[in-house]
Amino acid sequence: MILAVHEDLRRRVTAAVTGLYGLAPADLPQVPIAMPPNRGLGDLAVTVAFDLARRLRKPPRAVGQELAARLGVVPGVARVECAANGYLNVFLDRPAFLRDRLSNRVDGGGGAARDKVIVEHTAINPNKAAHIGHLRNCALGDTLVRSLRFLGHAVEIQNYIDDTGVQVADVVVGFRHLEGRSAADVEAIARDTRFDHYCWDLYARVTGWYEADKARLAVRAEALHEIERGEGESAAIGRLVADRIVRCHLKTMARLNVRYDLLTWEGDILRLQFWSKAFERLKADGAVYFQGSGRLAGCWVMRIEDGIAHAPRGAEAAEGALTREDAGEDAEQAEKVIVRSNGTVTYVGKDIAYQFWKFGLLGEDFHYRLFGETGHDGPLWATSSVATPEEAALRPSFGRARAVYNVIDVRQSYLQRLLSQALAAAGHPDEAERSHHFAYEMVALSHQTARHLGYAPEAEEAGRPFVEVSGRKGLGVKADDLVDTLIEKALAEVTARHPELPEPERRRTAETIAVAAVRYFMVRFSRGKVIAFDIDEALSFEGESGPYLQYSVVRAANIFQKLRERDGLDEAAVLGGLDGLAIEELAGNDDASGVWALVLEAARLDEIAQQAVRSLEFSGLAKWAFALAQLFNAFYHRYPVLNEERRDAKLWRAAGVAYFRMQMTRALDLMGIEVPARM
RNA sequence: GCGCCCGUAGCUCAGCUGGAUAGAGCGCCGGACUUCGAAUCCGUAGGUCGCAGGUUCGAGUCCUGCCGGGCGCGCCA
Repeated sequence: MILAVHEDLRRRVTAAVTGLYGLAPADLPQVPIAMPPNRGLGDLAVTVAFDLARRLRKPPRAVGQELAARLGVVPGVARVECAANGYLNVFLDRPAFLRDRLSNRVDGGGGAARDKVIVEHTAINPNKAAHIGHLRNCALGDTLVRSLRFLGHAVEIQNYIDDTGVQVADVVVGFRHLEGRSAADVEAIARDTRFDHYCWDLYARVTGWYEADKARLAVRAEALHEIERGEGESAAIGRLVADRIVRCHLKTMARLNVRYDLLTWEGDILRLQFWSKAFERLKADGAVYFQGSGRLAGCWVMRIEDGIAHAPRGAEAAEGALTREDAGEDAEQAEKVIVRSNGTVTYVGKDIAYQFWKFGLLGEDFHYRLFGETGHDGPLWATSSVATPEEAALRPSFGRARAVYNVIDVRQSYLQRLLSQALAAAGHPDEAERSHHFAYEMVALSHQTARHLGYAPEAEEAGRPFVEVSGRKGLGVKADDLVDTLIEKALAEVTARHPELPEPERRRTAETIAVAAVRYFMVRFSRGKVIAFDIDEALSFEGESGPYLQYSVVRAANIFQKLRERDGLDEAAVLGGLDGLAIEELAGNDDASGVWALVLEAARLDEIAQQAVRSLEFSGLAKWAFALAQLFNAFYHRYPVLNEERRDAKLWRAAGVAYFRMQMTRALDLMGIEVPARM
């Protein structure tokens, strides 16, 4: 793809700079590579002359001209020109470029084995059905996973299961006190209903039950204690609920092409006493200390480093540090309680222990059991508190990652920063640095959709642009319901277009279209923006949508289908026929729809994926794929392939179509979207 | 009170570590199916990039201060 070209060019430009100006390696400027606004100006642009001009006290243009001359002949490059303002414009050897991409001679990217990274995503409380907010999490998380793998990383996908929290306890309360059920009853319900949907409603009823009489919250506290101790009917129902709901979630996610390698159960972290181990380490390293007096007397606390992410620069830094030092009274506030004065550990404690384990810094490990479902890349494992025969036989290896990505919404930023600080304070600054919080904003409902769901907005929400989703109130759109609705709509479309196809095939096609619609929708917005979910917008198959992207690939595939039927040409034959062909077709500068514009843009997939991972911003990947599909559709209308008389033009166009198809299929795969045979 | 995020066309949003003339989708208006399938394409209209300063060859992008909105900050989970 294109990154190899960038790297080669960057190396040569750097060598030219060194040779011309004798700069020390430390003084060498970055060599940014951009794309000129149109193909007439060039295929790639190097802007290093601007940076150098300042240091060398020369006009950018003079520097650019010297560099261009010094570069000489570059393999794969037709020529390099210096524009009047100092841009170094690079014109690629177009025929060679396309032939090389098609024959995969230069697509070794991703071959080199890199370090293992852990991505944790989804983490839905196992007490109710998944909703659209959870879809944003797993769509982003899974796209991150796929992009990391595409870039050559080994990735372990974890899904954290909070089986011991209040949310499960609430549903237990619902079953026992509202419905008078036994564990056996619950097991039967789980078998005979859509259990997660059943619990969705039950959970909302329990919330109402508490609201009617706050004293009933004591019932919850009691259930929670029973669950923690692991004894009695409540604990049995709690285990049942968590297990069955997790299995429901896995089914929902599998529909969306989302899978995992390991389910980490909070209960195991508690039972295996990961926290006490982590606590010993933190004490030994001085990361936490005992507070003997004051407001927090009797607690073990961790100092909170304020402003780690936004350290003031330059002259103001000293000032800022001073004012912080002076604020002696605030120092006490900048401490986070880790162990309460009564000796119990706070919520962050187990998260710290888990994060240490992910980096292999805990000195303890889980036991493991097979969960009985298919994982991302082999069987799906779950943590266990006790040894199992399967772990003895298969010896799974989890944890010990070099980098960790926690995909979790922005409201958890404070906690996630604490995790990173705990690592740094315990003497692991590198791990702290590689501890990434992939934060994203919430999914709310548009007013129209909220009304459609029969929800009357409360007074304080009337003026806002959106309505908050509330699992406790049962307000929201269930993931399964959304997907079901999309499938039915897509099925109607497919049936209208292909009435001759058998029903199972039409349905299968509709399913891939529905998945494309949801997943693209969840990725297309910047992660820092609240999505006001609008059902009609999400259901759209036109314009900027997943199905639009799929359709472009289907068209490309159709061209080759017809090429085979009419001319006996397949992709290998097209590639083989390119040698010695006239190259006028590639020489044009039609940015909006020409073959060359299409090929060059398609080649940028690796560059785009790398940028997305670096910034954790996958809307860029989505937008790029959409723009590429637009480019193809425009090309499709303007430049016929099958009916083109001139053999050279026909073959170059076919080659461009083949490359587009290859790259767009890969891009869609990064977003977990498949391409149907027809649509 | 402190911290983080957001503010770009009527609506919903892109704009990559500062780069060449600010772009899409939806909606509006007008065109293109006897053609590789119209889930498509082409065209028109629509902008003081929240406001004001600053940094420099160059700012939607960086800095400062305001304005407006969202979220977070407990010995809770």
